[in-house]
Amino acid sequence: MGEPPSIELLPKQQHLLEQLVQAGQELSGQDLHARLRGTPLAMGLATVYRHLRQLQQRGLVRCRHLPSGEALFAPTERDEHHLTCVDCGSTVPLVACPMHDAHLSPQQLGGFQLLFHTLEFFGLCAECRRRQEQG
Amino acid sequence: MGEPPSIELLPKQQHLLEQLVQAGQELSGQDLHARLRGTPLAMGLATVYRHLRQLQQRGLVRCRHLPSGEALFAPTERDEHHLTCVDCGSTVPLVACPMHDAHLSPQQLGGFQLLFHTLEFFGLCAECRRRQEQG
DNA sequence: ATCGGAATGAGAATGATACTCAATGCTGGC
DNA sequence: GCCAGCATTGAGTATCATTCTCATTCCGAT
Repeated sequence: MGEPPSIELLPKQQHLLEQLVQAGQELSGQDLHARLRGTPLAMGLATVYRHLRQLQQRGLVRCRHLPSGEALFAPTERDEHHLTCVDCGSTVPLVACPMHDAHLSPQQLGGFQLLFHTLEFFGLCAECRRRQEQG
Repeated sequence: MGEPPSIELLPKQQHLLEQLVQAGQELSGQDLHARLRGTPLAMGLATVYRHLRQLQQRGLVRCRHLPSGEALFAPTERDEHHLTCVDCGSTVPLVACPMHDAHLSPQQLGGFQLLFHTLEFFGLCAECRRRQEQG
């Protein structure tokens, strides 16, 4: 159902993707750059971002933005989403994606080829709620 | 079911919220600032961002980030989400939110008080797909 | 070897957002 | 009325992630 895109991946792109998979958590561009420094496959910041964008355009990587503006990347194969506190910014992962079986109608898609989605919930965490009530 | 928060809104916060509602579309902080310039309720950029953040923390406004990094704001009362092309960045609104009746279990919430969510789909728009195949 | 295009990186540019701090506005107490 | 104290505001500046520039390096094909 589509040619394996890995054939077309550059070694550094492949490596970035592996890092994200192995990390088991979301990483920012800066994280990846720092994590690779000193290794044989180290690469400049510009290259990290370039490849992350390309991986995104192939649907292999998704990214979400924290309220701080920082972008976090994760492989799309990990269908994990988050709960983020609008006050302290802490985020906790959801164990299951509530969207996993919801689909868009062809009419809604209008010719779009779907690659991935991001679903984020925002609210107040227990701690910030307590602080607001008592503070 | 919760005290009306509008009582606590500052006039400028109220006005920003009204602008977002009346605009009928998402606006960036810069958009809002420009749109208000010259009017009796004009305000500085810093104030715009300050109030947008506070409106977000009250769950009255949601924001999403374009691939460009620009943040767009919309009132949460408008439960509208988008399809975004990872190539050209164009976005089209979805007529209905596929999440509108999906709920998170209390266990998943873990004390979070849910304020709003963002759900974004990413893929390739028809035009970019055509261009890639033929280009 | 040599050519040409793709890939790369160092550093600068960009641009949205956050911060600083002095000025202003407002409210309650007297 | 008037003042003290505090919240609100804005102009300018700082920050910082990301993108751009462009000269260099790498690599495959001839």
